Amino acid sequence: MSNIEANYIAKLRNSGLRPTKQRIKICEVLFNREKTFHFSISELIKIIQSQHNQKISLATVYNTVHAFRKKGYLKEISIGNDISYFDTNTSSHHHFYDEYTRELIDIDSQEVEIKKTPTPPAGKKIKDIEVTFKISKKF
Amino acid sequence: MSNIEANYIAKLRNSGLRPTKQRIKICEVLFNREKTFHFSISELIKIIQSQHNQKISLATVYNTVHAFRKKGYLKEISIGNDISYFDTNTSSHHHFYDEYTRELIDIDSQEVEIKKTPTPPAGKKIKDIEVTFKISKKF
DNA sequence: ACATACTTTATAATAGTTCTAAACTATAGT
DNA sequence: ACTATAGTTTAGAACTATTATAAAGTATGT
Ligand SMILES: [Mn+2]
Ligand SMILES: [Mn+2]
Ligand SMILES: [Zn+2]
Ligand SMILES: [Zn+2]
Repeated sequence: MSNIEANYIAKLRNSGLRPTKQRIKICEVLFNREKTFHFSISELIKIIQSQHNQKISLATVYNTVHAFRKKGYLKEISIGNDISYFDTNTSSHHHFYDEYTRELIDIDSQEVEIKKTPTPPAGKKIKDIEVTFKISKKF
Repeated sequence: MSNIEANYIAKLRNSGLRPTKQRIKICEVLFNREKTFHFSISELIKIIQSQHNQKISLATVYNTVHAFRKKGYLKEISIGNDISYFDTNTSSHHHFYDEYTRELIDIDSQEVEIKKTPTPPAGKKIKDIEVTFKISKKF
């Protein structure tokens, strides 16, 4: 057993999730990365099947992603209105988004400064600010 | 025939869309308003049926909304990842969004100022900036 | 090893949306 | 006004993402 794997097992146990081989594999795919990972369920399944030559059932992938989201290890992203996207960066942050390629890229908080924020409607308060910079190919 | 109706007929014709009674009715529901209207297809159908006591088939409502979007009279909004929302404000603008009530409210451009914008990835340019101010009930 | 609660899985169900094809209708040409 | 035609509406089927079901499998405490 690798060090990385042992680490995921410990983290899963600490979260009250049994470290099954499916969950450990999904941890490796999702969290063993340099950069933030943005993905859809179908993309995740493709990676597991092609790169890791393992088959995890559709229901389990959904169950696991939702379990990780509930535990705060994944954030669901509201981009596009057809399929769900998830983000391994669970902090409040901004994105570049290419509508054509449907690619999301994280932006460092310090790269964006909002000078003026609007007054929220009566009885409501601002909980979070998310900026999407829509990008496209330069010609 | 009312003045308003005649106006929609002219606009539909100018857009190359035949002014059917279904399209005229949908125009009235969508565009005969003081404020920007944010809606889902099912909300739109409910309004047509309850407030106007008219039945327009589901397929026609979808067809019409998409036709209007293609002509630039509606904008599709990427909020939530389950159902599609549309916006009668087709300009680039920012929103308040209450995740709990799923309510969208437009923000005047002058109410938001972005001081610092990030450098886009190589080969890409920023096409649009959209800020979502997530709001919730104040306690 | 055993009991048990948790997990995985194939499959069915659900929900939003799009497709299909037949009936209907607006419109241009006569 | 009549007709031909292309555009439109419609009910229902098909499709796709997601969630529910329930039976088989597995991790874990004793
Ligand atoms: Mn959908
Ligand atoms: Mn969906
Ligand atoms: Zn992100
Ligand atoms: Zn708006």
